[in-house]
Amino acid sequence: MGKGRAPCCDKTQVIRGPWSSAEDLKLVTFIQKHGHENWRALPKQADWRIPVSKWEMNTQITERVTRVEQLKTLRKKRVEDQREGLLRCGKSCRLRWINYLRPDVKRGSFSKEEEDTVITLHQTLGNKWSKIASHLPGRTDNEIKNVWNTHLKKKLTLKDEDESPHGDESKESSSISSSSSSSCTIMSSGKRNLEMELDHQKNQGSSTKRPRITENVKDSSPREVSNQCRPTNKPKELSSSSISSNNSNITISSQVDISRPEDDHIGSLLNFRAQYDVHNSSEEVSKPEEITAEIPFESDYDFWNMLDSLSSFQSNEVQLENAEACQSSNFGDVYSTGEEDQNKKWLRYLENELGLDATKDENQESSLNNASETLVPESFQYEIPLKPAELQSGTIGNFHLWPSL
DNA sequence: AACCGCGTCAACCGCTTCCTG
DNA sequence: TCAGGAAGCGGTTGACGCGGT
Repeated sequence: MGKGRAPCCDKTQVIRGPWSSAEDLKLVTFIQKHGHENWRALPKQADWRIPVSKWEMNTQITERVTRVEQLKTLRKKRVEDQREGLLRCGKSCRLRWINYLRPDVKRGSFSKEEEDTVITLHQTLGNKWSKIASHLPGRTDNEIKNVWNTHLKKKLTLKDEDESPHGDESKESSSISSSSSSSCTIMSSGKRNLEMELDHQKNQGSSTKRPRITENVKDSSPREVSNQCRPTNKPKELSSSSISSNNSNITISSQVDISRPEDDHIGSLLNFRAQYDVHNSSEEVSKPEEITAEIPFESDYDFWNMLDSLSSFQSNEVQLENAEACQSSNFGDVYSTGEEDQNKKWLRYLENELGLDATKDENQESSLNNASETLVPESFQYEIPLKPAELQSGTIGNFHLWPSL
């Protein structure tokens, strides 16, 4: 051998372990906008897309400077950020996205129906978790694998012991893959047919690609998946968000755990995304549509010109209200009023964690003798929700939203 | 209160499969 | 056709939380 495969990344140069909210945000924001055509290249590209924050602005305001100088500094910092990127292995990004951040990932416990499906499919397919997952919308192979190893395996073992109290029989069914109530021989005879049937079902779609987890979903016929999750052992506040998946035309109700900030901030992001998906249900995940205004890196005369004509923009208050209303309207479809409050709480949490805390900045601002008020166009301090038409063109008026990559 | 054992699950590792030039 | 690279997949690990002692 000697010539082993090159490592996918320099492990000393990447962060490992649990993902932070900020990293999640970077990843989701990037994938929402640009998809994930190249996982390896993604981390390096993912950093600069975080919306310009009030905090970021204010930390640079140590004295009253001209707004141009300020923005020049900011732009310089952005370029530095771009170099830094998301310090994660591409593989890790992919995994995080597929198993956790994807909009159609269903959170929460498996329903009885889902468990039965897993058991049935496992009898047929064995440990082909991705294949099993392709028949359970919203469930990932990793999740199914975990559930199998932690719950279903034991469940079936106990069931076997109950149904076959005699030693000989229990020995026969000791193999989990053949341990369900139906016999192994029946399964082996019917296995190929069922497998072929399952493959056939998958191949009904137009895609000719091999059945990978994302494509499987894509290939599936449109269907509604209801929230059938049983209450979890540890009661969590769950909210269901009806998301038309970008991966498919499937309307999937994904569950987002409000009590967990990581879940919730993603939920809010994805709700943002879902807003436009309603109108663009055929969009691929690799071409997401929701877009936020950003500060361009390059010398963009349109941008600088626009700075001078900011008066045509809405006031920052109105802007913020609109942004919140935009989110609220998304949440409003699925959240109760109380849950909206929680979302706001979460947004505060997220802002705080990411250093975007507006409240904190308000104080800072006053302490800075209102310097930023005149210096920083607050229209840039929040993501600016755009109309689909603007998204299509990538411009607002003469302002080009996207710097060329 | 401290410790321990166990369950859960996100993330990692390394192999396999597929794609592309 | 083949080799190299990238994505996908399945097994495994380890951190964390919880309940029992």
